[in-house]
Amino acid sequence: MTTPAPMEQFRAYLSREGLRYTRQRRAIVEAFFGSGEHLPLAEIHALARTREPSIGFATVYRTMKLLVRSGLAVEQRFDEGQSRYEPVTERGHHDHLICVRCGRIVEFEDGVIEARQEAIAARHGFRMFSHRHEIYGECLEGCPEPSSER
Amino acid sequence: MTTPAPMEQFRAYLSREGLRYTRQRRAIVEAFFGSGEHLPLAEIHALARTREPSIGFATVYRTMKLLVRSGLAVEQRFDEGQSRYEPVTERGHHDHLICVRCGRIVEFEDGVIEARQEAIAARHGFRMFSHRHEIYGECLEGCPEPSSER
DNA sequence: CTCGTTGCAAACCTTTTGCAAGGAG
DNA sequence: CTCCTTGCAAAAGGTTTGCAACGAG
Repeated sequence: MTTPAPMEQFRAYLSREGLRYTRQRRAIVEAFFGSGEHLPLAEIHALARTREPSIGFATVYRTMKLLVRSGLAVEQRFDEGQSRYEPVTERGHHDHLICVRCGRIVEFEDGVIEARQEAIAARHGFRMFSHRHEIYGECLEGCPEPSSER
Repeated sequence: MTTPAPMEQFRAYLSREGLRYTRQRRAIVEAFFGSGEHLPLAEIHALARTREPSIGFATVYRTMKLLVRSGLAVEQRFDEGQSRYEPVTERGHHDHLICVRCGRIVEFEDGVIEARQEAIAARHGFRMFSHRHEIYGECLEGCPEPSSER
């Protein structure tokens, strides 16, 4: 259940930049787009290794940076040590609700909040570039105990 | 221009917990409450050293953790490597607007956003514990070039 | 063939921890 | 006196970088 489109975009980005489409990059990008979202780098590494066992984590870091630069992924830094990466889809921008117990991550989007942010920035003489908005709590219904996702 | 009240609260917290009020803790806490807000730990360390030159950074980390546990400070982790600490005042909760050019940090508070967050959490079956909301942009009027605060 | 890429290990940075010496109560 | 605290240095994470060997085009 791989998603073909982003792969093509990545190949296009690479050749446009004079960069190479290597076995490793293919393995990493396929693993990334073929799996769940909000993946920590370590998990992307593990997934990519099932395709190309010799991949080192430095290569994963480097490739994820390329994906971010190409606009196909965004880096997330929640309240934990590691970075997570999320594919950029046609859905566009959204923020996150995070269960501090089981680690579940739910996306949300709210036009009213977005609009007020702009107003707040303007009122303080700022031009807004981006924002991050995370709501931490616990999911009440069927919150499984702490998962490996955390 | 030191603020006396939080110092007393900290002493009370320490004795309540059977902990000790040492020269180092006094220097750190005075430096912290007597200065600007949103201080990175390295800066608190430098300030405390002007009073007690032998203070090591491990002591600053340990003391700031006590301040957070006692409810007198909150730890902030913006999009940078280090943590910053902010005194908890009677003003209560607020979020931040951050200039990515000069590092200026402005606080804001918006009841509408707060209310919508609660609604969003509830709609997704979450009980909200906390949130973080940062708006990144650039301040238009008199934005000094990159400061050491960054 | 060229020159970008990889894997490894070392370097980095911030934060944490172990421990013997120091000091508050 | 007791036991909490300190300073130092080492350990811990997570991320980045230098470099010789590798390999895509």
